[in-house]
Amino acid sequence: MTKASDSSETAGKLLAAGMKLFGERGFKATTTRMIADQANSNIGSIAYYFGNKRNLYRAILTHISERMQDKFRLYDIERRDHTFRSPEQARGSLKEIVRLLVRTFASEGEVGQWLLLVMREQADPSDCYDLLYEGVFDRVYTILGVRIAYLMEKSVDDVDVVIECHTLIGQIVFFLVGRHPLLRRLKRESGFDERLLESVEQTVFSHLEHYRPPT
Amino acid sequence: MTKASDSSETAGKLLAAGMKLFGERGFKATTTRMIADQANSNIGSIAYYFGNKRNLYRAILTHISERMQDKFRLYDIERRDHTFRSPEQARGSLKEIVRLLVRTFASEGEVGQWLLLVMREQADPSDCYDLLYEGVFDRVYTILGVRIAYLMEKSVDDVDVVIECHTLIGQIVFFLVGRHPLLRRLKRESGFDERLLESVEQTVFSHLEHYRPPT
DNA sequence: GCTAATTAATCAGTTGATTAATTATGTGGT
DNA sequence: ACCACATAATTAATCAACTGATTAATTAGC
Repeated sequence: MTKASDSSETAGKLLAAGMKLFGERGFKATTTRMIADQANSNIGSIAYYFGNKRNLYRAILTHISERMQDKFRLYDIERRDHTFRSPEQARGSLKEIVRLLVRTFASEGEVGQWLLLVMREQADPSDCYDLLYEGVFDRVYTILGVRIAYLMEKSVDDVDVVIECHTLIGQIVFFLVGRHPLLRRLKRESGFDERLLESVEQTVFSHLEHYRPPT
Repeated sequence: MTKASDSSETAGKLLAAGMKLFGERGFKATTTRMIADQANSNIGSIAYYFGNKRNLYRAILTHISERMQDKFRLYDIERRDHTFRSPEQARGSLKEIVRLLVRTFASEGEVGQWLLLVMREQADPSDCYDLLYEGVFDRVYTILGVRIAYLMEKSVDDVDVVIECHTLIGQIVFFLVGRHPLLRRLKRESGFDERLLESVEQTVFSHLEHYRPPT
């Protein structure tokens, strides 16, 4: 029972292994044996802790959803005052958030791996999609939306505002999804270094300047 | 022998079936049986015409690469004069191209299906990736690049220009990859209607206005 | 000795690939 | 015009390998 430390460690290793492998290869292409091997565990453990492969996947997506909420500080940001004093302030807040998103999406390694999994869910949703939509996507749309809406002097639900949000998210997300052609075009073998990251940031920032009231 | 009409019809049906299924479900999750069924053909026919599943996949990506080049009129556009007379002209040319890209990516049905396949290759490339990179990606980057470079008064190879290209492509691509959260946010069950499509177009257009010489 | 945890062996079902048998098609000789 | 005949195309049956899942046996902790 106090082996709970050990046991949950095995469950945790399975979770981590699945996160990595599902992210790299998708659900179908990842076998339970791979996950067990990666976690230095046994196939049977998956059934023991999670019931079956799908349940493990669900547990992983739940976990990812929570880690994204944490990583993007959704709760923090949502708690803040939504009444902005000036366009400069709203734009500054937007920049801060965008900066965090860009850095996260352009970063390689673990985060990039499971963000790819999230992108897969977005491209063709499984029954776990709502976990991500309600836990992350919708909230990010709203957080960006209230700021963009203020700058454009429109409602958060205005179609144009939603489309601007989507366009902004697309810009950022594509630094993960489309990183291969970008790095190849830039003739970089290694990933994003700090200098490149700053250029990316500045470019995305420059697009924020276009949010203005209708003339 | 003159059954070539019939035979190539079977090969064509396998190609079309694979395009649809691989696009919807990815390589691994699509079985040869599904493809044969979808094509109203037999498993053996895949080996007969293409050797094996991977070769069929390769053939499909080759086909898609060609259809994309055609759909995006890459050859037409590349033949045009690359020396622009005025920012207005360059921006106009850019708008025309962007319009075509937006319409294609936002469209549902067949095109959307195999574009998803292309996105999958971009996210984690297989040995067929070069087919797409050299046949399409790189050329699109260049086509957009020369125009953006002119507007920014920088070189096509300038890092900032490449990043602007990437950002622009990301905006457009995300109307395919991220269409689910967008449509859900907009509370639309059906896909993109003409009104929405025009809003999308206008939003992306507005971002083109930001390409300006450094101050 | 009781329960939690881990393991290796085994299950039935599915996978891509291959085979041999069958059917269709067009060719050339008379 | 007719009939072998070779080739092209299709089919169902079969293969070994692998899949997720389950089992019974084993080990470890209290």
